[in-house]
Amino acid sequence: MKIDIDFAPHTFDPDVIMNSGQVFRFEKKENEYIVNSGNHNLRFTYDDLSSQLQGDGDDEAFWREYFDSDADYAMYNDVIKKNDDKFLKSALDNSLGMRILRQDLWETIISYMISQNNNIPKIKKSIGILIDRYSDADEFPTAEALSNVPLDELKQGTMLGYRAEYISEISKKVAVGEINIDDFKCDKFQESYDKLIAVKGIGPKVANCICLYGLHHMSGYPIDTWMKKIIEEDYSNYEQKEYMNYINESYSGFQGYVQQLQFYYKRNQ
DNA sequence: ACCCAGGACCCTG
DNA sequence: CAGGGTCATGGG
Repeated sequence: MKIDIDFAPHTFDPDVIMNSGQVFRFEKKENEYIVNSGNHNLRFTYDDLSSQLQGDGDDEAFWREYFDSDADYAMYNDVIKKNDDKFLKSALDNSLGMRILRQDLWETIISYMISQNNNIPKIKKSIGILIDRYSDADEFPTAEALSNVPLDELKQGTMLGYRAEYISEISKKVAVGEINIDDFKCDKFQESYDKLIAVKGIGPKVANCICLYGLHHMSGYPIDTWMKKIIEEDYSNYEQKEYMNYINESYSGFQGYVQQLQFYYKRNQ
């Protein structure tokens, strides 16, 4: 079906979002963007002048939500511009149009379990292989499908390494109902975080990513090797704990957006 | 050959 | 609770 979404001016840039490291199934082919999330699909073009997305997809409600189209990112930007943070302001200038996507929860869980101690191109390859092998078309493999794969097969040719065991384990638990991923959908970040981190293979960083990209807890603030580098090099006047206090006090309710701007900017410098 | 990548686990002190 | 070794894998 035909899907049109309007954005406020300068609050949506698919190239920025696609390359921001928050999503692994968002690509560009000949001026057209192709996005998949869970079992949903969309292909679209975007006109910067009219700020309008025009596409063809399966579920308009899902995709409006996916792009967080109701949120007011201009308001977040105003707060950032008023603060005296040179690095963050530069980050904003260089990543205008960033948004935090609301991605399929199961896919987000598995994707970020794969992401640990890994790099983005290889994460994408592993995910692509799982889809090719264990699902139809461009749908993300279900827990049931993954739970039926023998562990040695799951390790073979997927580049998953030791992470295959984590994926196999959570898939089996979800398939038999021992884990219901809807239970991760809590009102507060901390409640979701505590439940996620109890799962084997999900630590602090991955839990933050799942909270942010899969549950849209905007106070999530994932700290990976790049963010550590930023804190060391660009906020050297802070200890890490003081730095986190600064972030939480200054950008309460949209820390995850701030982190995404910083991460994208640092990686593209 | 080392070092790194959107780290987590497990054991020690 | 903090620190360090270990865990697969491909690319630089």
